[in-house]
Amino acid sequence: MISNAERVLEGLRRSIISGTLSPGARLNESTLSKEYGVSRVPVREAIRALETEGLVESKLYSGCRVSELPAEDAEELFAIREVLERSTARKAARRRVALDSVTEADISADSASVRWESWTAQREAIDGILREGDEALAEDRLELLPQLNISFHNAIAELSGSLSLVALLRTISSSIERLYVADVHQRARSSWPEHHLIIRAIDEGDAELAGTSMAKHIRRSKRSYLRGSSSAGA
Amino acid sequence: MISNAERVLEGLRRSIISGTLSPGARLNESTLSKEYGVSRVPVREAIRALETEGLVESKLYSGCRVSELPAEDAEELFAIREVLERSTARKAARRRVALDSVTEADISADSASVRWESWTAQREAIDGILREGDEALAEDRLELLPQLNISFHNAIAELSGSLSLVALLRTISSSIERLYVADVHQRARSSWPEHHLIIRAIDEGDAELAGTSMAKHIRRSKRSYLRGSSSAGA
DNA sequence: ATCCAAAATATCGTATACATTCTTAGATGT
DNA sequence: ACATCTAAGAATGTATACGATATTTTGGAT
Repeated sequence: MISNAERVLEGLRRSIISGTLSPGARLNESTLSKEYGVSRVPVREAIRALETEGLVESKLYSGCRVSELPAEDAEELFAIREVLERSTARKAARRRVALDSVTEADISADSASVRWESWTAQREAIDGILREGDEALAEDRLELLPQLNISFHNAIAELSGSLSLVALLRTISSSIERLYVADVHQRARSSWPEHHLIIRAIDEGDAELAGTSMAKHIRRSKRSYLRGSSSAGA
Repeated sequence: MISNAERVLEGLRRSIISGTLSPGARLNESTLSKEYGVSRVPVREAIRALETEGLVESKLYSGCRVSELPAEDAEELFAIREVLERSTARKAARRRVALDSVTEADISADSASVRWESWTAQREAIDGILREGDEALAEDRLELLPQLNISFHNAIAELSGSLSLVALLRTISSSIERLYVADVHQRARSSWPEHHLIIRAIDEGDAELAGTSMAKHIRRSKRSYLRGSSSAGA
């Protein structure tokens, strides 16, 4: 169960990332309330979250606008994301090892078993994402991949168990996804299979391999984006 | 002029960073409303923002708790911050150069002059921060420096003109500041003067020097924290 | 015709009131 | 005594109503 505020948040985030809401577009609270069939309160909460993510700017008594595309920041954003996601992958792998030893030691301990439950649930969720992505790829339904891609990387971050890293990834992903939403479809075909390498390294508890696999993955993504935008002139 | 929501947000953020609100502490909306003398709506907005920053966790119909300290993530967070702030410093210096050439070319252009106004205003704000910090240092009022430190780094990010980088810095600063709020006082004495080097490089438009100065600054900060926490056992 | 000023409007910020859900204390039965 | 179930209370989620501010429009003066 999720709240109306979250529903509105996710809807608006997708609209901004996909470009349905262009940079500079104004967000009218009353209009959005009617569109989503909710009152203004959850709309305002969603806008506050978007503001913290850097997707919109708001001025007191003057409403709220979609922020400009961070086109000039592509290099920097990818560099930061590489460091960040190397960390999440490494931590996820390390946590896998740690849970293993704990479980062997004392299964009875309450907190330990709870952690294990949480791990397996999140781990299974990733399998679901990978399966969906594989199917989408096989059936050539590439339009499904961008969202699945975000879900995968976010799931790895959650697997790391670090709320701070999850928050950072959400913020930076929002910005980066806006940049290459256009050519992400074609890129997805070649990049999606790399996800399997990353999750395998995590399963094996190989923190270094998990980290370097993720970093390579991000660097390829960056090169693909920079190549596409330069040829497209954007 | 700032809204009540922002006032509450800043207040709660400071309380969490300073440890007045300990990890696991529950945030009761009604109580906070009375404390800050506002209604529940702005309180809820502030909580949403804190959630996006990763400082609190909230569950539907079950309220909201201060998140755990990201002690294990110190290494990762500093690594990310180093890359991030190297970027903000470099971009700030580059923007300085760009504005210079624009101003020489055509002062009359409206957008250009507006940008210049914005730059000088932000730039002067930094001088104010530096002056306050210098005074606090001279008068040995070290308790003022943590907040000034955050303000300085945030101001540099705003000088870079990139909303995405500002958002990222805010998120990561919140996490990092929580970690070494304790020994930040003694560290501030040695680290504060380094700020002058960074802003000088930006003024001279030397992007590389600005970037490396900032990166060094962050690395020193990291070493100081890691040394302090290991000796203190926290 | 252009520019300035003041009123009207639209939009945001806030407060109050209601609905839904979780939590907890107490009762009850075994 | 312990566990379980139930019901009252508290807290969150949401909707509506009101007040404050910015923006726009309109009228008049230069």
